[in-house]
Amino acid sequence: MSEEKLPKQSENFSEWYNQLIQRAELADYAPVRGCMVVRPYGWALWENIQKALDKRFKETGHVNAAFPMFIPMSFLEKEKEHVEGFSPELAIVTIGGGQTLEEPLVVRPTSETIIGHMYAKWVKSYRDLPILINQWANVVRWEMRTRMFLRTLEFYWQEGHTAHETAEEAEEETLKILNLYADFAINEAAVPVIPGIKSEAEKFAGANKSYTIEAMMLDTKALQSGTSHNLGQNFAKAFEIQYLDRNNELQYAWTTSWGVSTRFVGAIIMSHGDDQGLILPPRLAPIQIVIVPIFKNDDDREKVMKVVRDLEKDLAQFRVKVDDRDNLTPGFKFNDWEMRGVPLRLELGPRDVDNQTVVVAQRDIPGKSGKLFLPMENLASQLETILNDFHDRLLKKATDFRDSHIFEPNNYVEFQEVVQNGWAYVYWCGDAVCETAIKNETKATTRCRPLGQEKSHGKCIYCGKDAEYKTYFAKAY
RNA sequence: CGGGGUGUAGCGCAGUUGGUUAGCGUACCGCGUUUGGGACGCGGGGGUCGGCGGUUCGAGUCCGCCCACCCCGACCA
Repeated sequence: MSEEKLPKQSENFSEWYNQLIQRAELADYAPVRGCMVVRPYGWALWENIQKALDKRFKETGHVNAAFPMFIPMSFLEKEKEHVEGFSPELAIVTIGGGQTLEEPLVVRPTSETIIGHMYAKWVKSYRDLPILINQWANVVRWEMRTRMFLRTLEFYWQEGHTAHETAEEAEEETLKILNLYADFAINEAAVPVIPGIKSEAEKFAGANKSYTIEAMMLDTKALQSGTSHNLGQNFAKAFEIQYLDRNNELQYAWTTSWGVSTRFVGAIIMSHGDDQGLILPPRLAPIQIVIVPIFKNDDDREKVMKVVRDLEKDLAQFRVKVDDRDNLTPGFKFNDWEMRGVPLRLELGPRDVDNQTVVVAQRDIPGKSGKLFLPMENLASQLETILNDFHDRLLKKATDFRDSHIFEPNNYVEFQEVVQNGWAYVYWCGDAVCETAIKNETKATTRCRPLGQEKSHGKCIYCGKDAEYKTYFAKAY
């Protein structure tokens, strides 16, 4: 339960974030540095994220499976860029059952290698393709600096791994998933994301191309919220995923991988929250509607609670919670549920019972102005509309915020200015030298080159050479 | 791994030049009154003062070493 007020978001964003997570009981610090315990409320949110994604995966022909958490060290070493990218952050098991292991086992930082190994066994013919497998799993990356949900040593995610007959199919899959992610983010989480392609420097270790959905947090920093990689034949060659094609010729398969993690919980917190606490998107909120009964004496209590229980049944289509804790005042409960981000709160007291009405407070509109006074009749269908409108408002608000913090500076001096409090959308020549220089001088990194951008002509914001595409630059988590 | 900081009740903190029984707010438990925007009274439980060692008649306080965590930098879903 919470006490007192949170730090103000505008004054100390990161402290606001840290405290909110603990106070809202999303997660707590584990006794191991950099690890978190996801508490029931946080996990319920993650479960709703899982459901929304899993449904989309299944609809597009994917199936779930589970691969081991331990990977032989030698597997990691088979793909050169992959091992270079991940070796600094590996947790490695060298002892098992009291015996020194003959070969150290890596705790998976991601599963391309072990899945590649298995695919090599399973794929013999073009008839075995495509393979479209996803797994829900935990992975470990030994990060130096950690933050709740955004970067922890262990995190939970889904990782899809597919193998295809042709380069075109693999690219199509990569983009299909990217769009699936964007659809999820926008329509479930009300997080407006920009789908795009990563620069060479920012792409996944071992990928030919990495795509990303980038979201702007309320402190204007960017958060990579999901990634989809076209791995080309890199892993197929490393693990010998080969098949006989339609002409009876041996070919390497084309593979992809893609993931969304518990980091997305952080994206939700930092996309919608305010000084009062969380604001959860209705379609993912563990509790969509909380009912707070109000009464002064036992007679009123009986009268009110009867209606509340009936109401709870009528609203079975929603995720409803009745706050019947009788040691707390309504005022306290209002603040408590607001901090936890429940989209709608129904206040129901003796007056409402007499009038056959209910007060509906909308979390995203503070104070009395957000309160609706509705008749009980047909309440469920009214609430459905209200929740949909709520989602639309959240999305619009987040989109407006983002768009008002994207700038198109005309020169590098302006660029340096705008990336201090926003994103810059500028021509970039594509040279890693410029990218690195910009990063060193401003802390801003390339986020993505958005999909669907027409080729045009401009000058690189840094070096002034010809450039064909614009790229987003921002400080990022 | 470099720079800075903090470790005292679940959380937030106070604790004087070393001095008796370690304190406050909040949370928690009990009883009663309360309840339409963070209620109140009375009574209670809860601490190896981060760890180890040293100085001292006496250490939360002084000294040394170690550990943990946080913030800032180089890597990252």
